[in-house]
Order: sequence, then C-alpha cells, then structure tokens
Amino acid sequence: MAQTRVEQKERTRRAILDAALSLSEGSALVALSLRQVAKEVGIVPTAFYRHFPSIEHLGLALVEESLDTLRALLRELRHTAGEDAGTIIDGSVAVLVEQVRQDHAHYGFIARERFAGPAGVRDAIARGIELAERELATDIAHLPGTDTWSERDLEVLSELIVGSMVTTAERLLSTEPGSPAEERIAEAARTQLRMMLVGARNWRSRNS
Amino acid sequence: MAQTRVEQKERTRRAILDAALSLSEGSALVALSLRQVAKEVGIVPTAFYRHFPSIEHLGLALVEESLDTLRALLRELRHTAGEDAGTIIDGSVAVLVEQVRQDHAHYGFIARERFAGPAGVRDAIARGIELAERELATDIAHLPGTDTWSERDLEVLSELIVGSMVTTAERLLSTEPGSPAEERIAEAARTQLRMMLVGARNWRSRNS
DNA sequence: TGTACATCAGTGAACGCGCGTTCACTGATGTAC
DNA sequence: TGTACATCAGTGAACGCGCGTTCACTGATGTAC
Repeated sequence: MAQTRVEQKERTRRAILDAALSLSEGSALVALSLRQVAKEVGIVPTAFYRHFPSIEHLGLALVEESLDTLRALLRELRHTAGEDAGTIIDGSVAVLVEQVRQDHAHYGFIARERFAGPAGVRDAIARGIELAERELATDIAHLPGTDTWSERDLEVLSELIVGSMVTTAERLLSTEPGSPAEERIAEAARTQLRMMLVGARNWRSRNS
Repeated sequence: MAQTRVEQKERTRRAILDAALSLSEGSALVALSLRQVAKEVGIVPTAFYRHFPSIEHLGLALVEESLDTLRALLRELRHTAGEDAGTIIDGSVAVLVEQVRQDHAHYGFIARERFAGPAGVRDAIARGIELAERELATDIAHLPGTDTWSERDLEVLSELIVGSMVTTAERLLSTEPGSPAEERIAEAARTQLRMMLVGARNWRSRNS
C-alpha cells in the first residue's frame, strides 16, 4: 500500500484539471476561479495549493496537456497511411473524429483559447497549427506530381487543408458521439478533402 | 446648440463601447469589468448606468454591433460582382481585407467570442456564418456548370470557401494594415479561392 | 509485529482587494414664459 | 433678452460578495527501528 497516498494525490490533481476543463467549457480560462474549481472537486480552496503553486500554473498545465493532445493527433494523422488518396482521406477523417471524441475537453479548450486566451497561449496554439501546416507541406511535396509546384503554393494548399480540418474539429465539438450530425460533418470533411485534392491535381495544368 | 447634451451623451456611450472592445482585446468579454471600462473612459463607475442598465447589456450591444458589421461584410461581398471568376476572387479578397482593417475591433471580438463567449453569443455568431454559407450556396447554384451538383455538394463547397475566408479574416487580425504580412495573407487567400475553384470546376467530371 | 515519530493532503480562519450595484447629490445644459 | 425651473450626465460614499493567497492546524498515512 506504499502508493496509496501518492495515488490519492494524483487523483485529486486530475480532478482539479478535469474540473477546470469542465468549468471553463461555458466561457474561458480567464473566467475560471480557484474557489469554483475547489468546490467542484470537493476540497477546501486552500487545499488547491498542495497541487499547484497558483491558479496561473493550473492554466499553464491545461495548455500543456491540451497541446500534447494536439501533437498526438498530428502524430496519429501522419501515421495514417493508405494505398490511394481516398483511403488516406477516409483514414484521416476517421482519426480526427475519433481523437476529438476522445479528448473532447482538450480540443474544446484549444478552440476557446485560440483567440480568447492570453497572448502566450494564443501563440502556442498558433505554433501548433503552423507545425501541422509545415508537416503537411512536406508530406505533399513528397507525393508524385507536385514537383512543378512552387514552395509557396505547397504552403498555401497546406494552410487550406489544415484550416478545413480545424474547422471540422470545431464543428465536431458541438455534436454527440455517433450522432447523425457527427457523421454528416465527417462526410462533409471527406468531400472537402476530395474537392481540394481535385483542385490540387488540376492546379498546375491550368496555372503553370 | 439644442443637440449638445445629447451629442455628449452619445460620445460617452461610444467611448464606453470602444473602451470595452479595446479592453477585451487581450482576453474575452467575460473578463471585462465595469470599473475597468469606466476608468478607461474617464468617468466614475456609477456614471456607466446612465448609458447601459447593466454590464451584461453592454456585452449585448457589442455583440449586436459586431454582428451588424459582419452582415455588412456579407452584403459588400455579394455586391462584389465581376466579369470572370478571377475578378470576383480579387474583388472579394480586397473587400475582406478592407473590411477587417476598417472594423478590426469588431472582427477581433467575433473571433474571440465565437467559441469562448456565452452560449447565446456563440449561437448568434454561428448563425451569421451559416447565413454566409447559405447565401454563397445560392450564388454558386446560379452559376453555369453547377446544375449537375447535388444540394449537399453545393453546401459543402460553400462551407469550405466560407471556412477559408473566416480563417483568412482571423489571420488578417494579427497583421498591420498595409504590411507585407497582410499582402501575403491576401495573396494566399486568392490562391486558395482559385484552388477551390479549380476543384469545383473539375468536380463533377470525375465524380458524377 | 508494535511503537514512536515524520510526512503532508486537506482544514478553517483571516486578510485585503476589486467587483456590480444602490442611493442621494451636484451643477451645467436646456426649456418655458 | 432675462429669469425661474426642469432635466439629467456625471459624482462620491457605501453595501455585500467572491476572489486569491497566507497561515497555523489536524489527523490519517507512511516509515524507522
């Protein structure tokens, strides 16, 4: 039983993070109060300080774990290989739907804080999205048929695709898992990816 | 001089709205305090009540005028006719850049409150964007060559295009008017619209 | 195994502060005659 | 035009409240022997 006290502390820490995610859902991180969180968790306000040195550090912890989740999504997406474009599209959208469903609270947090959060948080989220754009540009550059593309056109297409995925993720946040609305959004995301792919395939032929 | 007192009141009201927009820029509407606003405007906190019945009504006024600005943008965009697709694209992006520059505070407000605002505000903004999507779908349906498109494909393409414009507007918010960054984003927006247009033109030929 | 001591998650009182809102007021602007 | 009165934007004191944080504490869990 040497782990019991340590485990209990970790459980409370987790409960604080979850309560903070849950309570900030209706508005934003900036509106979160230590006392609300403590009440939700079922501890006295001062007990909070056994887990975080200040309310601000709680915010930082939420940012970090949300960005970890985002990075995990990017990793998942990059490993979603497929024989043809159609398979890659279907697989990528499936991964997106699954991850947003699984880490709903984190993606909601990112959507909220992306523009409403403190400057540092906005920047960190923007950097996470730029990373996805750069990785996608690299991946596209390695596909056949893109050797005539300019560097900038690759970037711009990546921004378009990532933007569409971000919008899809934001839309998914307001749907129930397994609902018709969710499937409808997933279907729209697949169609959009196919439309952009068709655009890309015919791009140089009419612009070079 | 019969207008002097009325004019002065209107000037103070405007100053309150502007101070609120300016102060909420760094975070969100929910973090705004009446006392901060009053201090910024240069009036005593209680004078606020000569202009709004409560701090919540100030928020509602900001939402309304921001949505008015958004609707004005949609109207501008619909009147941006052109001979060919290229002219329409250039004109639309020019309008977007100009409007975001002109009503910077309102678009910033919309970007921030879109996901971090109270439920009613989120819904109102979502409805504004859906309106743009529906209008665009109607416009596209009237173009030649889209008669073989399904209703849903029209909607999905509109969502893709509007999403790209929303993302462009959000990017523009963090650039200086007339800066190279602004022109770079405008150029990317034009390229994205062209890519989507190429995708649309070749869509049915490979999917019907 | 039993006992004496150490650790530390959670407690409860207290603090000073900024908050939204109320109220009775002041004095400059506006109006009636 | 001059005077007496009405209006009302802005004032200043006061209120009760929730906030983040401090401090000394308690008592169950863990450890040394």
